[in-house]
Amino acid sequence: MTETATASVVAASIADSTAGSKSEQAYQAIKARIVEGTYTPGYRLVLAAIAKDLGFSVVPVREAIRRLEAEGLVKFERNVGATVAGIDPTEYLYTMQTLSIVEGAATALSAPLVGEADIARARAVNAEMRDCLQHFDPVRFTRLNQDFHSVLFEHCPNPHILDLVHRGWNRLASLRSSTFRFVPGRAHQSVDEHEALLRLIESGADADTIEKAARLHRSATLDAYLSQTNLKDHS
Amino acid sequence: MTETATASVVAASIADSTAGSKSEQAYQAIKARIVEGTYTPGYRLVLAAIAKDLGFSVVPVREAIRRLEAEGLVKFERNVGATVAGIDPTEYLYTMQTLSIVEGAATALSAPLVGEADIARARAVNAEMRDCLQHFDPVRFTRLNQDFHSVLFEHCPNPHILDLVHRGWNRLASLRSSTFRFVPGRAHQSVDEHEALLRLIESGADADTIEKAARLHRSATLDAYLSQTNLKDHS
DNA sequence: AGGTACGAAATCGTATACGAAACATACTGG
DNA sequence: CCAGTATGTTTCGTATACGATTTCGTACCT
Repeated sequence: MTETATASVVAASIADSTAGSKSEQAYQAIKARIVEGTYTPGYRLVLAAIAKDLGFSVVPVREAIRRLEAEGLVKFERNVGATVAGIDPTEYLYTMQTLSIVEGAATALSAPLVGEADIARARAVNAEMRDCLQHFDPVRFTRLNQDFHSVLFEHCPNPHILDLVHRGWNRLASLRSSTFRFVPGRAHQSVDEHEALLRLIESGADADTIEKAARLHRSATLDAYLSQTNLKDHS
Repeated sequence: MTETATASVVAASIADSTAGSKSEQAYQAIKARIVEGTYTPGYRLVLAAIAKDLGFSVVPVREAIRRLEAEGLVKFERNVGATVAGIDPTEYLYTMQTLSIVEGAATALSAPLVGEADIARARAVNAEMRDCLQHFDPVRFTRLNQDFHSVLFEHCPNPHILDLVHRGWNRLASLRSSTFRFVPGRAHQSVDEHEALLRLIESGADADTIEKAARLHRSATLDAYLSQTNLKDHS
């Protein structure tokens, strides 16, 4: 297979992996670049350009983009092209609200299956987050935040819901930095709520209580963001 | 544009509409056939065959199938092909559970925006459903059921959530007939719950109450199905 | 000078073509 | 008679090619 010499290094390194079809490879590559921030929101995704860069033809790239569109990571307009889905404040609001609901549900469903080891791991992550509050690094903090919540919802027995949660997180990841960059004050409170959430799960609280707590935890972040940006247009 | 003469009548009639790209047309056509039941679960979707039948090449068909895959209507296996996603009892369970959550949320968010006219319309539909209980027709009943709930959640201001609800309904539509075919006893109770739900919304009940009611309404159907089919494997 | 119409370039959409993988079948060797 | 391998057919995966559509720049008219 004579890979085009112009294929970028990063693309090649991804393509080399055992990933099957080129569609899949393209999907992974583009997604990575969006999440990582190489392709910033609003960036115009030109099929031919990406294809040349990745070293294969446009057909797999098209499919990859369609998949990303379905996930909401890119916006697609017929006969015009695809752009990286920006995080329109409104979109952000919608995504956070949706995530609050599905993540809340996933966490509640997951709770009975969360063992002591998981709790311990989550607590360790939360401790790191607390440390992180000193010399505050929003990006790192957000990363830890995802780790923390992952522990809590990954045991969710319903794969559909779990998938929805992952999609939500992915969309938020497009926000290169993090919510906490905009509302640093929220970070401190967030850590405390994490501990409270852990206690709830440990004590075997009923599903409804856990769900509400998890949902509120996220809504609070959203509200903090909203009051910060003076968005009157509240759904 | 020389359309192949062998294109099936139904495909042509759909294609004639103002629908834009062939991708889109293919998507609509295939989806229609799945929902309508022409392609039953497990049916093997051969790209070339569908392409020939619809009158255009395989490329748009591929894209359409990928989209349907993202929506969960078809299952896809690399180098093997696509099949209509059956409704594995387990899958059914997952879908219903997910729908109970997102539809509950959508209904609650929608409630404040539901006007008297909407309520009246919903009530009319529910009356039809009650009639329908006499000479019971599961398919018709399910149709009305969707109409009823549509009125209640279509005003949901969050398009993401609304989209999730639609996807859920679509998946359930793959069930050619209806849940109520399996648990006809549930139909009667369902109508009563609908009226209760309407009263709640009319009285301006708080979001949480409405959400719980809507969610429970669906969970109850799921539970009825489960106890019917003796599925011990309860998530 | 401003706006509109025309045309060229860029980019997308789809068809056709060929190579690769998976599955079914028949054949050969034990 | 059975097992394992070889071969053929089906179907998918991707590349290339060309037509269609949009967009942008430029020239012309008012």
